[in-house]
Amino acid sequence: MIYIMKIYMAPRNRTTPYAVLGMLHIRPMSGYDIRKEAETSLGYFWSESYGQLYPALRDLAAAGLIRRRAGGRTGTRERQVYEITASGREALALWRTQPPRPTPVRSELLLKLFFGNRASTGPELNWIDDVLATETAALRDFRRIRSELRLQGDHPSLPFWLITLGYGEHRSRAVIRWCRESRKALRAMVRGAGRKATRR
Amino acid sequence: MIYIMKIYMAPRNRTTPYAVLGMLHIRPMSGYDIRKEAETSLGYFWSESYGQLYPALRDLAAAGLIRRRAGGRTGTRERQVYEITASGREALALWRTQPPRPTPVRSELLLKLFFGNRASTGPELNWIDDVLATETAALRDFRRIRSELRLQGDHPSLPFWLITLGYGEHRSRAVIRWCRESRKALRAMVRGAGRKATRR
DNA sequence: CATGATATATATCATCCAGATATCTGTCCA
DNA sequence: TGGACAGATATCTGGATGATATATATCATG
Repeated sequence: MIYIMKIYMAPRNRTTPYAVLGMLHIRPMSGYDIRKEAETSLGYFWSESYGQLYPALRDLAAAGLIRRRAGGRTGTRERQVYEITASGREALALWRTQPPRPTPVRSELLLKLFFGNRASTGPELNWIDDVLATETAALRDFRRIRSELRLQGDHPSLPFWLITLGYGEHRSRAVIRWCRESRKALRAMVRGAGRKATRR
Repeated sequence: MIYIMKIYMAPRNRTTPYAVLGMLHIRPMSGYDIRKEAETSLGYFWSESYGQLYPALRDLAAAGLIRRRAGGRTGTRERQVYEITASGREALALWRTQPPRPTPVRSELLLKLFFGNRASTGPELNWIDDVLATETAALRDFRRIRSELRLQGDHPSLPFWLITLGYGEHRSRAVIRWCRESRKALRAMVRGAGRKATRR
């Protein structure tokens, strides 16, 4: 029997280099800057870890997609600033046309809630209060970012920035609604359990 | 100078074994069943890959937290069904009291949108239409699940299942709203570019 | 009834990725 | 003067994904 071996060279995710390329497309940055950016403005939909970042910068520079240059000492120590090259822009543009791959979800909070039991309610309410606080703060940030973007005039990426920002806003509002709803449900459940306990 | 070495034995995430334990707490299952469950009913907030699943089952069985037994041939091939043990239940209960760790977000869709440019709009509308279709289908599923849960009477975990389900519903509705809004924005942008192009 | 597509089922391996850790310098402030 | 802290670069371990391999049984289809 004849069979065909599919060799297709494992098209792994490998998104980190493109994320880096995209960040450097906006403006030249150091590794530290990229991380900062991912923590603050992109944090609600993208995260980068050092363990991926620095190797990616090295590899991209070796491939000629970015260029390393001394960035002067803005503060304390010699900065290594990277800027995107023409071929880097090409690679980014090509990647941008490929459909995005869905990233798996893993919410430990929801998993722990899912395994919850009426008989042994514990710190669930606190967890939900924490989420509520986080998302409320996020919503404040989004409002600030939105007004900053409005003032900034029209960058060619502005419509897309507003779209991603909109995602964050919709998401946060939904989570806040869920928190309030779930708090009610949890409190009702605890009261129910209490009543049963006293009636006994 | 005297300094203290923090050795704290890398409290890595290691959530897979507990996810498995939790699933087996609900009912005895095979590895395949767990994966199926994660793909369908838990899919909107939790995912498991085979690469973690089978080693976790082996390790948990070796540690005595679960027990392996022959599950008869339900269909095609000998099934290896696992059930949770008393010490497994204890481990699960302990883990459940620990606060959940936040899991990093990485949405390739939003990243690609963020790097978008007014000058070169491409397949973004299609991506958003895909999301819209997915979330609409998810919402239908949630409705079905909700009515199934209502019929099922009162399992001690029911209130928690409704809470996680509520999360999925709120989230899907928010994403759907975002899709509609973003489609409008994208179409307006393309029209704007078109007008500029014809005016030239 | 051969053929192939598909579902059930278990398992491994190559990468990819997160987070902990290490190290160093300058600034602020008590 | 000394410590806390922020800016900065980097590495390593171990956890997680997804592709792949291997089998068997079922079911539609010509």
